[in-house]
Amino acid sequence: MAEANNFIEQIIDEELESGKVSAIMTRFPPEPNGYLHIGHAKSLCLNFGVKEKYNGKCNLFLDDTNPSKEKEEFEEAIKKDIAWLGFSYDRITHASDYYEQIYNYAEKEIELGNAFVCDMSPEEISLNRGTLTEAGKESPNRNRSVEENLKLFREMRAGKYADGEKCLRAKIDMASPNINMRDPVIYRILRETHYRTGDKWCIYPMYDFAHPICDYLQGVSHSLCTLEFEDHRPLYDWVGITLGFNPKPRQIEFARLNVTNLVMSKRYLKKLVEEGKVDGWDDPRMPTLTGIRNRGVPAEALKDFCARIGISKANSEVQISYLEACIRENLNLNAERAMGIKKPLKLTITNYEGSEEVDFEINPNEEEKRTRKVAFSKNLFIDEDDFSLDPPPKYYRLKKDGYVRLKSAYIVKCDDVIIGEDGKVKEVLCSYVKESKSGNDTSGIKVKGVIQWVNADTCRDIEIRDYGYLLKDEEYAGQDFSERMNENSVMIFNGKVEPYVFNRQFGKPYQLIRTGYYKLLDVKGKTVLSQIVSLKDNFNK
RNA sequence: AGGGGUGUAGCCAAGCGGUAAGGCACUGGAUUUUGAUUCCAGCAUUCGUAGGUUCAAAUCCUGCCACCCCUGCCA
Repeated sequence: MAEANNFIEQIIDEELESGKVSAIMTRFPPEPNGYLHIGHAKSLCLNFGVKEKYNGKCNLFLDDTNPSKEKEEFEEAIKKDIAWLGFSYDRITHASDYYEQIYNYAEKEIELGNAFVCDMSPEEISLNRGTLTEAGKESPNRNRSVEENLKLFREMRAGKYADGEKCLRAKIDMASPNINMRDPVIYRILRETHYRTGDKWCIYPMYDFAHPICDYLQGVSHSLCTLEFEDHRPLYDWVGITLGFNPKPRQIEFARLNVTNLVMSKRYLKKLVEEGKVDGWDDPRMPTLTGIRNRGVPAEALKDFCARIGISKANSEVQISYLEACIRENLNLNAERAMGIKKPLKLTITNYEGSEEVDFEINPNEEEKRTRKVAFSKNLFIDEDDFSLDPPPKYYRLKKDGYVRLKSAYIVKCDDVIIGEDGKVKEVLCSYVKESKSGNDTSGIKVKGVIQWVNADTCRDIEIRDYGYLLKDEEYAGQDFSERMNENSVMIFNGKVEPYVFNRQFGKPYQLIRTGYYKLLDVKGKTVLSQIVSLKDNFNK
């Protein structure tokens, strides 16, 4: 057996060794009330990771016990996102698939004297729950007979009472220091149409009661959830013990994922979508899985990220640079390259006539290197930032009387500069070194700088949007995120749509591999090409 | 305040009584037709803190401190 990847696998290893468990099964349990985000990816990787490691099982379990929040749309989106990540579950299950059985278990609890129908209103229950330091007060209905409880509970199911008029409570301990154990409500009356069961039910089990039952019924051995459920574990166990589950699933908690500056709360994401601040749940700026996919982030990169940050119980916040590093690493290995410039500056090669095609390497990392033909002529554009009239020390790019290589083509020397009326450089006049052609350079000239270029005769304009993330800061609550969008800029590409990936900052290294972060639009006529391009995607087009 | 948790570098995170893995970030240097990549080197005498046990403590014990979660008929 391979070494445990985290403390959960360590626990499982021990249980396996002691014979406490034999078959391993997990479940990924989202509530279908929103789209999955990066945080869910961590849970997905954990649950499916355990399944794969122990040759076990893992279901997709939709926790739909609150019909007022849940929708078919979300369930479908969840399935798509999981498919994108490449995980395959053994079964799709829903809490609603087990409503009848959960109901029967509730009756069993009543018969066992472990549950009672309470007549108090939600407000009264809250008032009598006590505080963190004081015990709560017992409900006057706490000692009803089994027969009466059974009758009342059946009447609840039959629709005899209004919403909130009665509820079923577990009879545990109103003096427990753990507030979750102070006779928690386990069934409530709720007249709400459920997206799967319609109006069949008017009572619904609470998470705390339904979850351990559903886990047990599915054969889940380890129920992995986030830290905030630690206080619920005694209740989870109470249900399993009182109902005699054997083997009883074990709940283990781990820390949820936080990423610096990323808004990860479903509530805010939902608000952004509803208020039209973003184009939808799949807007590339959203930290949702569908959004991040639209950015061009490869699923493998996200999974790699999840594997690298690990699983622990310490509350933590991972720097976004870690996520970016995983994406960059993947893209660097797999993404196609292309040349492009953001701020066009005309460059004319005065001693070059005619045209030819040069070979451009598509991906320097691939074993069998492919190349793409790029038309070369005397009329080119280079980026404004690649030329300097007044170069700082160690400036490797083009300057007056300086040499530079046009990537995949020739070495050129800047002979002259045409200054426009505004005093800015309007055009650069160069001469090329004929023997320096890329691939068989016999010129003997060594240049430090290599710059990109596009052919002015064949290139086309493309508008590009550099998607930032939806950032949060210390006061992100209620903030207008639309101000956070990055500005558009014009990019010129060589011929076809060749998304490029760069983000050049003066004096800083090229950041060539930030591809997939751009949505290309056709400037002319504002036609949306509507492709969110990553170099990898482009490769397939 | 009662209960439940967590504290190892700027950020994640291994470690489980034998003398602090790894990654991100960062800093040097080499290679480079992307100032990228790649490569090589550096980066915690110390594990929240104060004591104790031990030949030996990040690991065991005790006290203290800090942070997170819990008073929905949400999950």
